[in-house]
Amino acid sequence: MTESTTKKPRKRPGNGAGSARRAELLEIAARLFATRGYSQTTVRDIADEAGILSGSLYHHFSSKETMLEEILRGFMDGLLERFHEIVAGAATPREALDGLVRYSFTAIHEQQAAVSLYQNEIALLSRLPDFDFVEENSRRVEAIWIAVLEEGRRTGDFREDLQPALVYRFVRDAVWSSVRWYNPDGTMRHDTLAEQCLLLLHTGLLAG
Amino acid sequence: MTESTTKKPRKRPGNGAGSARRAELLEIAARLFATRGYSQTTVRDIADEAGILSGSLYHHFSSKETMLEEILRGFMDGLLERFHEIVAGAATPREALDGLVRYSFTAIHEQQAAVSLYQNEIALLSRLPDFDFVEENSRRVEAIWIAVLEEGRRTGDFREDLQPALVYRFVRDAVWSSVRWYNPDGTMRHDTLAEQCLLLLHTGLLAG
Amino acid sequence: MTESTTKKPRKRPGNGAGSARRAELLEIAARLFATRGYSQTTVRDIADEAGILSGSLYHHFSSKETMLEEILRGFMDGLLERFHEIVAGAATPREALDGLVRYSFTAIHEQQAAVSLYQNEIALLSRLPDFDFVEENSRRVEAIWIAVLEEGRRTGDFREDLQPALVYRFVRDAVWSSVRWYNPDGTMRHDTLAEQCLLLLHTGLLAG
Amino acid sequence: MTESTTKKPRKRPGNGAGSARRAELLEIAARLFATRGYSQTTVRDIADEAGILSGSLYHHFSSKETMLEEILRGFMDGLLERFHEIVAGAATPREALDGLVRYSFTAIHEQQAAVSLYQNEIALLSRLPDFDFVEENSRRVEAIWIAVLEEGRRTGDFREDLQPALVYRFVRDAVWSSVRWYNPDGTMRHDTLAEQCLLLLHTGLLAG
DNA sequence: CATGAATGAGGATTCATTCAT
DNA sequence: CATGAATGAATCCTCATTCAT
Repeated sequence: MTESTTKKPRKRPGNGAGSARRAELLEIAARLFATRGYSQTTVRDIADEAGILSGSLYHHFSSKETMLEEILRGFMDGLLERFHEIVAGAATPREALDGLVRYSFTAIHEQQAAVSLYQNEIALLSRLPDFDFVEENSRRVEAIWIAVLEEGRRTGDFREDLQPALVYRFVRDAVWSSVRWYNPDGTMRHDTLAEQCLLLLHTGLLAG
Repeated sequence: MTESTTKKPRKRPGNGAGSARRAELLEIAARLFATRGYSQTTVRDIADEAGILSGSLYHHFSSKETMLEEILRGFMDGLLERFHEIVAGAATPREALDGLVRYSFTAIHEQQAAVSLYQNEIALLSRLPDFDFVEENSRRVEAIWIAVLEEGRRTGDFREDLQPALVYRFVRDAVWSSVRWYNPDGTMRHDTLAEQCLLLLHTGLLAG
Repeated sequence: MTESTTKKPRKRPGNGAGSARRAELLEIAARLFATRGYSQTTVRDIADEAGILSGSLYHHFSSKETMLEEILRGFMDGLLERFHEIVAGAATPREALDGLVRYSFTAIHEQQAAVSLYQNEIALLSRLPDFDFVEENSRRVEAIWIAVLEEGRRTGDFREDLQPALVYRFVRDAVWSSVRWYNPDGTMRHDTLAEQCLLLLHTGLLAG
Repeated sequence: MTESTTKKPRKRPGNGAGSARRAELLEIAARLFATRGYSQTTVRDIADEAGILSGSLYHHFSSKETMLEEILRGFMDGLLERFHEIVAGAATPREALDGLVRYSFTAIHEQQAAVSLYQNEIALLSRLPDFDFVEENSRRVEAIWIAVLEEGRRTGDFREDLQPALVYRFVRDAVWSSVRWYNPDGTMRHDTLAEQCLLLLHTGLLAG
């Protein structure tokens, strides 16, 4: 129903998201998109990995773009929801902020492909129609973080000489960019990462 | 710099790097690469913008990849050199670090296209031969920053419970990612950005 | 009628031609073929309209082409038979011709889809094997009309300076082409059409 | 400038219609479109016939559809203009009508491919955007003919009991449909065809 | 320096058809 | 009877690149 083309609002089978095959294919696609980049990944790459012919993918998805959309939508909706819960369950702005940061690293750990995708393809996404939801979602996430930062400034938890909008951007980029170098199977654990990040964020690099 | 690929042992005319047309074309290419992404930019896009036919580009450059290489090499060589100077001229690790951060924002301001390119196309670049220089250069930059961070830890300027490798990555990503949202013509000036960044980096977000 | 193609020596279930579902499907197919053109109509279009999956169509018909064939054969056999009756029951060539024309408009009214199909897809049909019957049938129809026209010339009913073969073609095309613009549900009735056509055919456009 | 897609209003080279190669290719395309039908003709068919690769066609035309458009536009514009001249130069409605009919057969003779295309692909065309000009042009042609027919009725040259709109359609279809069976290289000449057609149109089939 | 014509290797997508369940 | 997953071939189109002029 979100199809905006005038031609064929014909839905593909198995759109109920219940198809196991569908989920498998999406996972493969997410991994490849994340690794090679969306436009460097061909539908044949995906199909090959799935052991089928490229044309057969179109039994499940109406286009390559649709796959990307579905992956991102799933990730972003979940993220937003979780962020809401975290903030709602936090007693103080500081607790809220820490929760947001910690969960971000968890998301990077657990959904590396989707995070990578989001991190790397924003430029592309902003030019695609049907992807307004990405920007919309980003705006909501930003609103959550900035609300926390401003609340903390009001309560005196956070410093007054730092602009929330800038802090948000610096923190966001520092945190999410780690998806590019973090290795889920390496020795550096994601919670260690979170703690180091929080240490730096809380009291800075300077000693004493 | 000899061509290492097996493909094109072909000479290009007027490659004295002094050609004004060449510089113009590179600038156009850099801007387009940065805006649309390298693989989303066609040689025709570049040629169109330059007012010539796509085939004519090959009078100046032997391939699209060559253009990318030249843009990046120019940027990275300059950056590395500047970083060296900054560290060499700094009295303390803290002064060095601040200088590195400040200059990074200056570079973002002055060479937005090249920075964007570097920021967005690393994934692609790592798979291309002929682009080892990028990784090599990145390694050297990293070495400079980490040396500063470690020195600061030794001198007691910087805290001991933060791992230099991680601090480097967090700071690097926070700083360079700003190229994605920084507007050189906007009201927010790049030196303001640098100061806010340093404020946060030095003593953190928490009040008191 | 045995299948003459080398392709599919395959039996289809419930082909007794009596199946109600079959008739339904054929009607849908005829309508779509007529509206969008045979090659612009996909088996999925037909299946969609019928509320089943495209693969399921193959329970009823061995191919898309088979559907076309069946539709056309039904129409053309009926038409030829009716033309025979009309001529046989006519007292004079003129009466025969008028009957042929009138019935043609009736057929257009009642079997618009099949007539459209025949009218629009002849070019395609002539290249398909298994569709010789169309040309064969066309030849027989032509023979009937031309016999009437020649007989009329002999009896002095029709003018001598008009070549029957040409008159047949002009009349045929004028009559059958009306399927493209005739609207069965509009205010212009098919018998009015027939009378106007006959008026023009009989004594021409010039006054007095 | 007529491109309605939002993507690339980039014009192809040689749009000046002056390219000889372009004209050659259009002629080949017209012939194939007319013979096999537009959608049955592949770009490779055209390229093969031209002795180039299919992709090379896109150096000259931005799409298969564009080729069709150009062919039709050229034909229809010329036709309309000629029709205007004919009517303007005719002393009486009858003379005008005869001129229109005669020229139509000439057009069929000289531009068989374009006429065929127009005759056979109207159904398709009406669904394509960018092809409104076809309907627009058809409306104008119809207006010309009907004006002549009505004028003739007023002057008493033509009968009063025939509706101009219907006469137009019958004549139009009888005339233009002949493109399907007329052979420019055969023994039946196009002017003979015109005379026979006019004979029938003027005073009808009935003797005396 | 630039044009204009062409190459050739893909790339996404469509679609009739098959077949196990 | 119908589903749902898949095939395989074809289709339109893109794009970096070459090269004679």
